[in-house]
Amino acid sequence: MALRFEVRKTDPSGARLGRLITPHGVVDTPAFMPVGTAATVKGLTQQALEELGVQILLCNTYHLYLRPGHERIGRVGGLNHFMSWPRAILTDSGGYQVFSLAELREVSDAGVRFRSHLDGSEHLFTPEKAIDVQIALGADVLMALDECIEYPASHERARAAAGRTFEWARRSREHLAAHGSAAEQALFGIVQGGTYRELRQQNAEQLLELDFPGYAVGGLAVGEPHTLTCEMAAEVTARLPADRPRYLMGVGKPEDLADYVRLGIDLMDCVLPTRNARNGCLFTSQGRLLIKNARYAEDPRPLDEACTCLVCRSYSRAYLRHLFLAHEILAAVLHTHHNLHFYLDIMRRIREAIEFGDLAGFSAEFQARLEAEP
RNA sequence: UCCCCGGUAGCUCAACGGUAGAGCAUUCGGCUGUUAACCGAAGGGUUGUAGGUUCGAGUCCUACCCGGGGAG
Repeated sequence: MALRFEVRKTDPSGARLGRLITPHGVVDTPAFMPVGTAATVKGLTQQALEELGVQILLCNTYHLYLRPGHERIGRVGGLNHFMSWPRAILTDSGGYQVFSLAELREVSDAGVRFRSHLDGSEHLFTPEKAIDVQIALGADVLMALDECIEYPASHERARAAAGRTFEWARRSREHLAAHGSAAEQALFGIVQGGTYRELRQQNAEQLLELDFPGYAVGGLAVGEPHTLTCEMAAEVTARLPADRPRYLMGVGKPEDLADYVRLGIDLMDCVLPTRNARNGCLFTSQGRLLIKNARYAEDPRPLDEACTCLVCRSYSRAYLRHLFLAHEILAAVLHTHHNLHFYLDIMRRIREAIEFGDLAGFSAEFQARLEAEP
């Protein structure tokens, strides 16, 4: 088995403390996976990611297929070697691009026909193709191609997308098994169903029959209220086997991470810490800090006085604001470093809280600090 | 001293004689499996000055002021 998952402790809330054991090392869960779409977490070196304690990265099948090409990556030794990242990698299937590249694609039962956002060329992504690409990339965890829909979406549309996603999951699993890569690479199935409880339930139960080594909850955090995200995720996790990792795709805000963990989620990923960093939005224990605000022009304090990261130990808000307004590359580098440190620190403290049986205490303290006066 | 070109938002510049705009800058906001070092909103003008022509002038005419270039 490519992947082993051990639940070390389950909190009364439903939160799980665990270990995901991959061919490229152990991932302590619940874990946050930084997003490195094009085989890079924009602004950071792989060495910096290791130093930050990142144990698993998310990369994107569709983007790497287009550029530099999965076959090329395969020829030069696979994604880990190519990007010099020794730890675990999960590759997203391109399912999210079904949602985000809406004007550039056409979905059918066969698969998704994309027009490349780079050069306009046409490409057919089938579930099988997505697996082939991910086999070439060589990630530890593969995601089945799915259809992620917008919010709000009609029941009929959500039902159709969930059904298609299930059928694609079945084909993905078969294709991977036929290839024989299942020994090294673990495929996760994805539950869809929009914001409809019974669709989520049905889709989850259906997917269980395919017996995946891990399950993902997709199609959430696309604009619906947080409570609805939680409701849907809960609907799914309640039906998933306890001994398999659960991945809530594309979340979330710092203040929401513990909520998802309480629903029994083990893995999460989100572009917020990295993208917002580049756009000058810094996450701190006192809430969001928009570094371009004039009030920081001569502020000698670090971004977050409670933060121990390299950036907060060395640089003032005044300096970071200058770098950002001057469009200096270092602003993106330092901001990304800080935001990822912040996310990883939250996850570390959540794991400790589960271990010591005080997840509720952690959340209360966290919320109180976010609501405090900066 | 004369000739030519120019003077419009903080900056660089648009605007057939018909409601003065853009980019950047400034201020503020947004970003959830990255088409994103991105996107959006707001504030900001006696169009160098003073006259004139016209129903109506940033635009045409006159004088002056300022800047650049040329001639002597």
